[in-house]
Amino acid sequence: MQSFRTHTCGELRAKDINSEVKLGGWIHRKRNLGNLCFVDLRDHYGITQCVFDSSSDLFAQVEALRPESVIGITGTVIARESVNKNIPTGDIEIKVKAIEVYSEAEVLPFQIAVDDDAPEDIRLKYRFLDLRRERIHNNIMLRSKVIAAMRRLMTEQGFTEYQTPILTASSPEGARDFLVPSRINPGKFYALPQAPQQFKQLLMVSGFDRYFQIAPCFRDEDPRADRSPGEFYQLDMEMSFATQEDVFGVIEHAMGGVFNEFANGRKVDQAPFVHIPFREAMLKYGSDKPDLRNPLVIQDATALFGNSGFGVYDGKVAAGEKIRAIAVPGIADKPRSFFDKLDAFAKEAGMGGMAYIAFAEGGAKGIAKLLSAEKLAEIKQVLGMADGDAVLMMAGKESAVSKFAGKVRLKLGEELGLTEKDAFRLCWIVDFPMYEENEETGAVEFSHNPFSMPQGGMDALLNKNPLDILAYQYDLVCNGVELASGAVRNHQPEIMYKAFEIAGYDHRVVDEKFGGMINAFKYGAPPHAGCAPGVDRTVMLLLDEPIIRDVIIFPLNGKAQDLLMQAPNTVTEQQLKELHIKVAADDK
RNA sequence: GGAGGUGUAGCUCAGUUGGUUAGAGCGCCUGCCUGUCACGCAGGAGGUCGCGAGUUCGAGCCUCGUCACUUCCGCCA
Repeated sequence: MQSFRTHTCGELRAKDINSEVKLGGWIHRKRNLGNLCFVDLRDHYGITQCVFDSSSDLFAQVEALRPESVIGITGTVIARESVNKNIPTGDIEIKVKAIEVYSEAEVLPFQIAVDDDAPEDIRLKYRFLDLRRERIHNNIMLRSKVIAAMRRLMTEQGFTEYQTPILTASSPEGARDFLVPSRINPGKFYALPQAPQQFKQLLMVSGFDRYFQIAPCFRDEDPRADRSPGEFYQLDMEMSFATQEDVFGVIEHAMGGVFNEFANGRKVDQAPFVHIPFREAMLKYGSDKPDLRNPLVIQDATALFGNSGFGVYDGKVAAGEKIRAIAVPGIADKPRSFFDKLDAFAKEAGMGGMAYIAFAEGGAKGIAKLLSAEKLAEIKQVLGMADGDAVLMMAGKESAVSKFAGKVRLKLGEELGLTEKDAFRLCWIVDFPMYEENEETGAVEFSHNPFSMPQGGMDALLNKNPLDILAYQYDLVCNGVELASGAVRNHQPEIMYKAFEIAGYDHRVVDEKFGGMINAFKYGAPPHAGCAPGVDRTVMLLLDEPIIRDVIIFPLNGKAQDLLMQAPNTVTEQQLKELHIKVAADDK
């Protein structure tokens, strides 16, 4: 059988003029001029213009074909009478001699050649059409290239890729599991891994030294724009005999490498990335994932109030609340309405309000009239302000006012156009607290990963206030997005038992729930540490895509349904019987 | 589980203070057109205004309920 094509639709150039060629592709667009018809033939590689003349008996045939029909054409490459500089093949066209129709398309539910925004449920139902559209097609291609780069950048650092199980055990901590019923073991369930956490640590205990995997992870939680329901992928890695700094070096090479490779002219922070302790991040940025493209910084202004003359804040400080201030250069002349809107924004968010002092030309505005000249001068000096600047202030309980100030910082950066464009600003957030206090019950709980090594080891667990103990736990953050989370692991059973004891789990419970891993640590476990950058989020950042579903080939919708394959779905009675499962009558 | 936003033609959207037969662009169908490249021109088909009640002489528009989609909060060791 003759082959389907001699070239792709993105390949032919002026040098190919006079060649006899055969192409296959989709009818992207058709321009019928009556006695002359142009067809843009599209495949994965590009678009080539094909021309049909009414003197040919092919004319009627091509006239009748709808867009997105798949055809093969044979013809001669000729120079165009009018060149199209917008496409790589724009110097040439194909004078068609023969046409073969492989597959006729019905009228489409949405257009492929036009970037119109069809509703997502229709796009997902017809995902195979959606994926033909240029933007989504390119997104998926970039995703593939990013994954290839991750593999290369890890392999060249001596890491080896291993596959860990998909059918595994439910883990008691963390997100809700996806469960899979066991046929052979009635009444028992596998869980899909939320991450290969325990397996990668076991690989270290098994002596493999440097592990990575483009790992599928499954969590049964509600979705967000940047959080796909069900499943996502991580560049999961772990290394033995490694410190926190060793992990940073590896990830900076891999992730820094990915950003440099695909930045496409945008600025990228070069390694080593800035380290910001968690508490400092919460104070200065009001978030543990600061967007460093935004130059504004939050300051603690609590010490400036107490007996300032501004009764509201003096009272709040006396009651133990904190004052946060954001000094913004050059906005003192903004109209009253600008500040009033911010005040309303604060009230809407459940804060008392937002006070401001604008050091304008005609004198200070805002709450300035309640403060002495000395106090105003002190505020200006302490917060590092100049004439023409204004400071926005808010008060509240520490955690609430910190987070709110973080929101205000982002809002101001955006609205005032201060946030840098076309840049990737990367940092490590370090020194996460090991424990936190449950605000309702007052109980001490793990604040992040219970398997992290406490800084100071056993000594810290025995002698420090649990809430003051820091962990070797870190996040990689880019442009306000949490890209990766990792830790130096706790590989010593005694420290593990003690760490869990502080969080209220006794010896027996730990053995019951994490027995597999704890047991392994009793037979010679190397110190080890790791990290897991998210693949989907990295691709989102590189593409500047706000919706995670647009970087996933076949994503689930917001209700965790696959509208194309119709999953989840009911199964036969026979299947249920084999699995020893009964479905409640209400749910059928 | 909670809060907000949206819902009008296959798609994107407009629709005035509640007032005649609900419009536009794209797509689809028909006709004309030999250098287009978002081809152009002319004509046509296509509507349970998400659904259900209510107010009114009269509802796409107002009220209530409900459903769907979506964003956020909760949740995400």
